[in-house]
Amino acid sequence: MSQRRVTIRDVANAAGCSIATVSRVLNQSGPASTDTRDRVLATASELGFSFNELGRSLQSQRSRTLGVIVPSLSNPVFAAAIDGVQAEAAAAGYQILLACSNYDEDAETRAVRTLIGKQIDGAVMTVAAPDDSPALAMLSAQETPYCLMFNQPETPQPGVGVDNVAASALAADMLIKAGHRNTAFLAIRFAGSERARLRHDGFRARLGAAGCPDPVLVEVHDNPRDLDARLAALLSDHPQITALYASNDMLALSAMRAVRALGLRVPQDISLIGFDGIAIAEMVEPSLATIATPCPAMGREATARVIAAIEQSKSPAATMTALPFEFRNGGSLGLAAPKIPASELPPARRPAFPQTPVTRRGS
Amino acid sequence: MSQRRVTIRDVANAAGCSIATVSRVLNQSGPASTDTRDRVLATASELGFSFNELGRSLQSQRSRTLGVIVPSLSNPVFAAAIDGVQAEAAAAGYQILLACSNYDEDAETRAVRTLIGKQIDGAVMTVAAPDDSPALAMLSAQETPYCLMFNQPETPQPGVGVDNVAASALAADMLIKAGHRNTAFLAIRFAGSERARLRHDGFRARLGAAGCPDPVLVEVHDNPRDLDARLAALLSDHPQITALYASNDMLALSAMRAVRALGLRVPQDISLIGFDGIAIAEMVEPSLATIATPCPAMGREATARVIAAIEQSKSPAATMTALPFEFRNGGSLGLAAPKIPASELPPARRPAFPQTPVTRRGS
DNA sequence: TGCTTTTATGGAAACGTTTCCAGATGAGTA
DNA sequence: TACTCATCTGGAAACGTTTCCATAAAAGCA
Repeated sequence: MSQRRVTIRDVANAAGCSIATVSRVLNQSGPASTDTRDRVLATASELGFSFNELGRSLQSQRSRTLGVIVPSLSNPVFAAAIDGVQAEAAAAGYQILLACSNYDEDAETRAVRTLIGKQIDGAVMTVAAPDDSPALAMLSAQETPYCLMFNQPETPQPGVGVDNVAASALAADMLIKAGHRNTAFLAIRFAGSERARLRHDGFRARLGAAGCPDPVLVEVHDNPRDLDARLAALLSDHPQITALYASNDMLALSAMRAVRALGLRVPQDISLIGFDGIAIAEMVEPSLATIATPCPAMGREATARVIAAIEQSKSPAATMTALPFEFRNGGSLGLAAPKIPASELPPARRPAFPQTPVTRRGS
Repeated sequence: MSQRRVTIRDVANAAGCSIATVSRVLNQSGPASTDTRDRVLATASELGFSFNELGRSLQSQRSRTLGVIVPSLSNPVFAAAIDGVQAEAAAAGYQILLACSNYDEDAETRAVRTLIGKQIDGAVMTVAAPDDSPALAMLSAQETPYCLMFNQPETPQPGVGVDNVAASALAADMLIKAGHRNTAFLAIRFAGSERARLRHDGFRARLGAAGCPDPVLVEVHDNPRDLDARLAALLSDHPQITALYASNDMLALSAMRAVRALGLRVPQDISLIGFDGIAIAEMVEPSLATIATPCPAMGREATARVIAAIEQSKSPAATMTALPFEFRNGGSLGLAAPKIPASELPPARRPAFPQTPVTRRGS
């Protein structure tokens, strides 16, 4: 029934040589006569032998495994980043061990502990609080190289991300250009995410520099029902508000729905800008104006840095690689007042498909 | 510099006992005097000892690791399923090793080979062709338990999914109820996905039973530009078509955009039904009518079955667990002709938020 | 007290590898 | 022929565990 897996010893016996020889042949790590070489190769494939990487890793002190920890998989930004991590890792012959923290620092720490137990060679992760993270401390103590994604710590740490402050300044610029002055900043998990905070700060600073009032800060929690209520309150308390900047695209899309549920139109009544540049942002109507960031590249770059560190057996430089971002215009951003020509804004991303006049009943 | 990790032997030396004793104490797997017990526990935590799971797995022939292979991470259905897998696995003390096949069977096979090398205890996966999959054959040969997700093979195999034929019949029913007769089926990767084929078949069968003409089959490829062209051709070749059924939500959303790019309205000119029930389907305007399937539950259930099989050391039953699906109405489905009262359709999923009359300039 | 039984403990083998070292064989050179 | 020197090969230790087995000490019982 339960056939024992075939080991290097089985191959050695069948080929009539020692396991040392089999190892040398299969790894091409030492001399072997053409005769035994052929014999070993033949019996190995005949028996369907493949290495037990557990034994290998134990001996070589290298698991060729990377730990990946993200807050969640339901936000497409993390899925996209993992895609990048996965691709880069696979290309370099590494596998990835995935864990989700659900935005919970304890879960994060537990995950790191487990992954260290599994002897990961390195880690790529997005943490709740990069500046004071027990999880990162554990990795450092183990001298396991890691690289952050998305995070933007204050203390120098290895990471790949975007400059959230500058990106949000750009968002502010675009709103100001379109004539908006009274805005709100929509944040989710504001307390537990330095990104949301930095995006807020950058946004607020640029607005202030332009003489606009501070954005009203609206914190929502996971519950979308919560968002509807908050938005209703916001808009009746501050009827002068014409635009919302959301700390991420998922939230922006929820906001778009909520705004409509209030009987208002996007962008005629309320303009909307998101953050991240997820794919669906381009597919909705109106399309979502957003700060587009290269998520898969973030995963790839972070992974590349970790792997490089592993192979040179030193930890990655404690510096943040800032990836480029861009403002991607969309139909959700409208003019508050026709102060500047619309032509100064980048064109909305809509497929330039020839609008073939298809004849339809009733249209 | 590179401090050797602390092993059970270090603990034994520091505590003045043998490694066997340390193992027994730490695993609570044998007797120990309270005296040594305390001493071992103390030194272990003092030295910051934690097990090397590689050594453990090698010895116990159990890695407590599950392989997960999905076609892609950019489709939220797989991300959602992995979320379920991850949660269930973590709860049972298993880690997951993730790989993406990019809808490529060779990549799939390579991934399985690698994962087997890493001694996974089981696998949860969605494959390209479940009925003749080299990857699954390898797992069977190794007697590694696995369970499919989403797949609906013809041959009996362990799996968790939905009945795509029945689900698509339901979609057909809803369209028929709304007065549609002339439809098209939009498929992506039709050749490489038994799901798309089954959805088409179920849809077509039910339409036929109701005396409607066969749906026009439109195959698109990854390029969204392709979709625009196909749709334009479709609608001018078949001006009688009033509704589209897309083989998944992502495609349906692309179609919604494409339909609009053609200058047509959803649902007034073209109704649209998707498949999967991804979160953003509810957030777009109009919301997407779709066949909602429980993706995270699929991941959880498949994982639970694999883990159960592992712990009883037998392979999971070669049967498919069919999970419930439901039609989720949305604004993308309109009436083709007022033959039946709209009240017979389930209500569209829109937040029943009190439409507070917020006073706005110009609205 | 002398016996059996229980309770603690350590030695050593095993899991599947890699790699160091030493021995053996054969070819080349003096 | 005797020597060196590659080339090939196998034994054995090591990686970090668990667990079987044997031994030693303590406890129970007559």
